[in-house]
Amino acid sequence: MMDDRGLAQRLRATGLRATRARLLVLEVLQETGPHLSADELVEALAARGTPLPRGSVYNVVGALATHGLMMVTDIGPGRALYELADRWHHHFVCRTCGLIEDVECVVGFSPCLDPSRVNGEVDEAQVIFRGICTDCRAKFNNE
Amino acid sequence: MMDDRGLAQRLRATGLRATRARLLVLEVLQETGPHLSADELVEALAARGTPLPRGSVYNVVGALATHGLMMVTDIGPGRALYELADRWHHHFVCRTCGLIEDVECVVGFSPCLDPSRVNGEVDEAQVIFRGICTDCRAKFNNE
DNA sequence: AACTAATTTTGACAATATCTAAATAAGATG
DNA sequence: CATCTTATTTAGATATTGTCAAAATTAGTT
Repeated sequence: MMDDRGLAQRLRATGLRATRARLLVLEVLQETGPHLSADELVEALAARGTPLPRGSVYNVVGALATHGLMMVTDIGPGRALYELADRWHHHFVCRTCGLIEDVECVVGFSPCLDPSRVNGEVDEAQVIFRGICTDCRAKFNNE
Repeated sequence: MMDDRGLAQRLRATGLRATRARLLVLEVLQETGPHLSADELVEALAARGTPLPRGSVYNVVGALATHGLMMVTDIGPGRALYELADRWHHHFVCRTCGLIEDVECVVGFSPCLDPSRVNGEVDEAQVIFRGICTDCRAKFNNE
């Protein structure tokens, strides 16, 4: 947990201005934990008494992601996850119920995989594991 | 390259009816190669003289993906890639220009990665490599 | 040739993300 | 601390992507 002063410093360290909107987004992400969609982020901000317009949220997450303070994970058509870029990790998605679970990265830093031959420089390897969660499996077996 | 007869057999083998729409989508994917978005698929079909409505395309790719004949890859917010499920592979995405490149999977079958501890059964591990392609790197260096 | 269930089609709709221009605020400077 | 410059936010319109329900059609079967 970082206070506003620390967050502001981190922002400036990456060349970004420490604006109210950015601090609010970082605070909410710290408080609520991982796995927020853009809309959940908007709702969480509102529920907290510090609302931000949707457009601003996209603005902020875009800037923060570009500067390495946040990670954006795509877990399926039209679903993006926004989270703090603290521990590098991956995700498991249940095909049946949509459950999303963090998966620890055995390497722990990025890029954690080294691709064979790529026409460029890789700085990140994001893995999505898909399958069926234990709950859905159990329900399925009982039918 | 498979002809219609072969494609139809593959469809029936998975329990799907061999319909015109499905054959058309499979044909286009064979002809154009990898990396088609849903809209590109629609355009390619139209350009070919065998148009299909958007809704049908989503219908078809959904069914084909569910039955393992196609793969759907999410490479960023609101961008999904539809391709034939022949060789299991991954993707490299350039953060700067959006270039997408296939990355051979060293394992070659799915799931190619075995996550530590997941609350379910994993049947697929999809990797997205991000970074900067050689072209963008070169441009950047010249400025 | 007729039948049945799967599939396609259409069109409306929902969800997600982007863009532009005007308003505002952050950080620098004197 | 007042001013200035520029990054950033904001609001609203708009684009993009994907989903849904009901009617029409078609594949495969008898």
